Amino acid sequence: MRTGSDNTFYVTTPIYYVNAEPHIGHAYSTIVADVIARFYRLAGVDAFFLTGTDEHGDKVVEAAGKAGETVKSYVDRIAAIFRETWPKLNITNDYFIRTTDENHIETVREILTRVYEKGDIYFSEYEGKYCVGCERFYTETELVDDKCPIHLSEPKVIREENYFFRMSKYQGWLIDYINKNPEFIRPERYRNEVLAFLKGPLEDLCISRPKRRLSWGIPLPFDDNYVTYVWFDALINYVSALGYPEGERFRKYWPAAQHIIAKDILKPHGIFWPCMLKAAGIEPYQHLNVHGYWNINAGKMSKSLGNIVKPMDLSSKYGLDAFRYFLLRDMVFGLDSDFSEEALVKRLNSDLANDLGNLVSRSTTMASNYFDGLLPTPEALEEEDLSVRDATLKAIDAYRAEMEGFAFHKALITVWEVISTVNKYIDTTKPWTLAKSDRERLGTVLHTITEAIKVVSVLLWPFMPQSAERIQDQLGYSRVGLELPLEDIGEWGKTKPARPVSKAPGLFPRVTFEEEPEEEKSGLVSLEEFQRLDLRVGTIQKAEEIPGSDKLLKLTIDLGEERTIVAGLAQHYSADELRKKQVIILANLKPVKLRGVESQGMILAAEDKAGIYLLVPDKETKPGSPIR
RNA sequence: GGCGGUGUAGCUCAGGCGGUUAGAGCAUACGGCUCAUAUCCGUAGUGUCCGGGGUUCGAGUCCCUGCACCGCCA
Repeated sequence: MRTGSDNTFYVTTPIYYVNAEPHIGHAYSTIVADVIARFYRLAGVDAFFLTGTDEHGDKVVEAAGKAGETVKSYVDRIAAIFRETWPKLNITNDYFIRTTDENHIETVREILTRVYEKGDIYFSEYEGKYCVGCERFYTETELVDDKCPIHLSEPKVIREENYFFRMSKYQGWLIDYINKNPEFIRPERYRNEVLAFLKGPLEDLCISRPKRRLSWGIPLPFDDNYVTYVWFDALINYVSALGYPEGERFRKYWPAAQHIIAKDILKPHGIFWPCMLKAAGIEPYQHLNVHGYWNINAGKMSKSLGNIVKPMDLSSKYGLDAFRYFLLRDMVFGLDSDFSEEALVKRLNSDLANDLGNLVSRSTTMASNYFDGLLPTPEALEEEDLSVRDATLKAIDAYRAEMEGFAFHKALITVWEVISTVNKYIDTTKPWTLAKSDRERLGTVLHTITEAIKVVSVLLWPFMPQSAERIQDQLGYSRVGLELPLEDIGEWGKTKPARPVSKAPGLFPRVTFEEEPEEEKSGLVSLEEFQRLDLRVGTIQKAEEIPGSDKLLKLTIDLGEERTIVAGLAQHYSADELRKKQVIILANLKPVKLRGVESQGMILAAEDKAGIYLLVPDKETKPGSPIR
């Protein structure tokens, strides 16, 4: 078990940016962190679990402006929403950090000073193309036609002076470090991605913004005209929360640090952060654990009612533990998964209600009916009892290994193998028959069953703490949850219940998933559904080929407003043919980026074997006119 | 365009270093039990292991190539 020398463990979630409220992605990262923290605590390790909010930067200033609030009151409000969300998901973080906290600000300035004094931060002027609309610089390759791909306007060439972190200096060290520590970034695919990126030259990192452009940030300790920009502020939360440099917590927990992130912030965590730590003279973290995205498959939700189910709401609809279980069971850590209410209900019914819930129910009922809940300690175990015992104890080790490797779905599979073994055992031993013939044997069998369920409840506690504790309570244990640790279940029958086993209402009632409305199944579309499509006439202003693509054309279209649409027309129409042509546009299609260009709609065309043909208005029509 | 990944039963996925009739769960069908949340247990399947070549006595597993999807980079 990879822990600090003091038998410690430290896990972090990303700090969440406060320009939006919590969603499924935040919930997943945080629940994963909670599960792993609970697991280590259950294993007797001193675990520290950190989460928090990232509150500086121009996006926050902008969001506050839109909300008509001062920046300070805005960040306070959103941070509070995050802080109040986690207890509802039974999250047991030990600390909640905000980048606007005084101690964080001090630590950032402390580290900046160190790195600056070491000579790894320098001042430099650079010239770049700056889009006023985006408030950012663009590199040549990002520009399309020398224009900002979002605003379609020519960026201004401006000169700016800023501070840079000499990250390039640490490239060789980092490559070497990752190669020597193959589990530094895991799963492997993300390690490979980082290494691939590091094959090219690593550029220095711009770490400041002039105050006149951004005032909502931490002032640089060595130049009051500048504030720290993004990563040199945000990443440092992981050590400032521990009281770096002097803090006892830092000394104790940092050697066992593990980060949990989603794949979108791989580069800052896999590259910037280790280099920053190295420059500041801090040991690298132990593991960076990278997970994928939940794809919300709207197609599986009830569209016709227009009420797309929000994943967070499912927690209250089906129960928190079912929600936590589903998230950890259905996602292979590291890969993307599809989220659907239907899949959740399936898991709830088959795994939780049928397998686990029913097992607890039938077992506690029998213990209660045949022995008033007081099971005798068995004299001798027979072959079939021993095999249940051995399989159960063996599962503990497999479970531990999978948990340490962040393979949560596999850890849960091993638990369900035990559940299945016990269900089979009940069917072969037939306690209801033994009840009429052999009370002693009956006692042994029921003891074996409840003992195995106890182990299951302990293994499930990190995932479903409430349900696990209810099971332990039903089995008659006065010590539940953390008081019934992993250590206590390694020896069969070691911990004994303090009270009789009791019957209780079903842990996980079965639920029925409402069928899709009939009209949806019939394939027919309601008028309301059709009217959701924003179809309009547009005039093609410009058609340009997209380098590197033989199918796509970039079209600039007058729809009353100007739109960019990327269409796969190049093999059917030349750019010249398209110019000035009027076409029918689906204007509220979700934008997608194709070949680096954002396409903000779709052009309608008919298709047969010979080719495709644009739909055009019969007569000249004013651009932007709706289709009815 | 470069690099990497993925493609296995209707669905979701397992399948270190190549080795007998390719697996699990869900879903389906049939049978059994009745302690239990109409639950549980058993049986039955179906797969051109993306296509095409090659190495080998033998390849889902290695090599080459094509296709599809995804990611990173440019």
